[in-house]
Amino acid sequence: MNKKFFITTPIYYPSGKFHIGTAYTTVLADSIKRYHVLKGEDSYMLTGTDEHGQKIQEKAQSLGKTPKEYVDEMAKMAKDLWEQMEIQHDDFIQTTEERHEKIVQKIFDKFMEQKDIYKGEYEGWYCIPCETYFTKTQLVDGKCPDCGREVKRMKEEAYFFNMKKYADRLLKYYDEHPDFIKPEYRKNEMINNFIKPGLEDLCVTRTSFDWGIKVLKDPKHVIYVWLDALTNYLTALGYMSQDDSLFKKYWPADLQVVGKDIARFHLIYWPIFLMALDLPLPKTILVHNWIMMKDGKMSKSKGNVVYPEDLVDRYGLDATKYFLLREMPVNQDGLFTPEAFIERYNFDLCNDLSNLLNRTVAMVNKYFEGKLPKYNGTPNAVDKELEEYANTKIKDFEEKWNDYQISVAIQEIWDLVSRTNKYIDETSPWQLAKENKKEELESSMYHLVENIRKIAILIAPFMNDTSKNILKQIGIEKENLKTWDSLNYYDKLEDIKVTDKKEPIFMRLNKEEEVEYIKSLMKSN
RNA sequence: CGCGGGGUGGAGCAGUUGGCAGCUCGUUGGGCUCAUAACCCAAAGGUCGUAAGUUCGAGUCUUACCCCCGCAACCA
Repeated sequence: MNKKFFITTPIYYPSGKFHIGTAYTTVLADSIKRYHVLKGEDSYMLTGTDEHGQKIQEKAQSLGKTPKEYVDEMAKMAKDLWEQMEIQHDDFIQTTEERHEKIVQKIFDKFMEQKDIYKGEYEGWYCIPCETYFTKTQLVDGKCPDCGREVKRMKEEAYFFNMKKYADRLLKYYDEHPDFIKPEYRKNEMINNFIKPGLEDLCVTRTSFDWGIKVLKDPKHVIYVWLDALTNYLTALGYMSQDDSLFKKYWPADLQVVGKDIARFHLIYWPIFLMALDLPLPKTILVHNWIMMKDGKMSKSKGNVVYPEDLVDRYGLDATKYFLLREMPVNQDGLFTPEAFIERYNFDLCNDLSNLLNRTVAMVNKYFEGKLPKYNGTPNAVDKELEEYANTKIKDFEEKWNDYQISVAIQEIWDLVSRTNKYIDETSPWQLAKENKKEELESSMYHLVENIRKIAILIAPFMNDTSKNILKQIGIEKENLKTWDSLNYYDKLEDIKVTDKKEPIFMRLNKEEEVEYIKSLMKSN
């Protein structure tokens, strides 16, 4: 029986085109999933769209569409984008689907019966033209942050979830499960800012708009965002439905990836909902930070928005994914600059990786007519050291990756790339050829190809096409030489014929031109 | 005194339990010719935010202060 791995992304709010940050979250989750697939685990990935709420209703109206028409179009847009980015999600849930709505109503009723939800009054600062409540801290100079007009203190009937009841249990859970929240400082943020001062009950219904799931026994209320959105992780697996086999198989989630903007909802309300349902909590919730631009947050008004498909179209999928995962530290904000993007492309992908492959293939062709010699031990002084280095780096990679320090893990791979480039200079194969040192020359070629094979396997979770391309070029055809387990040995390559065609996997870009290009994209967005 | 994170060579960052300050890019010089003006080596460049303290010894611990950035409850 294989180990299972269930991973989720947030369901995204489709109020507009997805920007690079949304793509980052999804690529991160997808790469982690692919890693577990590669390790032979029974992996399942869920993503989707969060389609209710007032803003969607308004947006649809402004476009002359029904909300459902609008969200279906947006869901299609999302699916197309994920297809273009080769995201291997196993399910895509829309919160307007029946399978979701029906169960949310059931859950709501269950909470009512348990007295976790009670009827009360929601009070806040209301902007009448915007039809929106704001909290005191959201107000700008005591006025509406959206339109700048006066707000009024208003009340409406609403249902609340009794969060206080679970606060102690939540704290205890945090304490006993150190892996529950990553990075750890997010946990402290939650404790200090929300739990310790006293959790407020969460308002879970609204009457001021109706684009939402109706409360069955009180239909003028619609279920408000978070109770609706968060439960997607359960309803998508068939929880409380006639067929809950997926739920039984995959719940609890092994990893839930979320952005820092929705940390609070996933780190406090979500576990409490699960406790109220008497369900196990996810093993880890990974809160990643944001991709920032030089002038701060990405926003249309600043003209600094980057869309993922633009980068994919021009630079390819693998380069885009590589940049996102390599450059964004997960536990800190990352910086996107056109310069950094092009430099990573040129240095890491062209100069280091692609060039290593090229020079190796060229030498195997030149000295052995493309046929890779068999493993003959470690006749060069550095051979053994190189083998040990590779083994260490593979171990380091796994350690960091398993701890979701993705960018650090990727750097471990590039350390190996650099070490392998250096190995060429250390053994100077052209010298060995001149001096007719056949044994050493054979070993040098073998070690190079073997390291490249390992590198190709290591990058497979996030650079699948490149990985395949490299393996093809170095003549690795047998499936058992492409597996994760095959990273464990060093001496098994036999009857290998490398390509005789020169096919660089990445070509150097003209930095000035491409920086200009990306900048022009940002301005036009 | 709200809570938290951070201030390290020109830029961006690592620095686990205190023990000669590292990495990538940039700069300068050199090497090599298998490869994409690539690759490899070396050098220059930091009183590790400020001040005081603990210690044989502190970027790493303590205290105070300065600066930057997150979070601060129903907006996804």
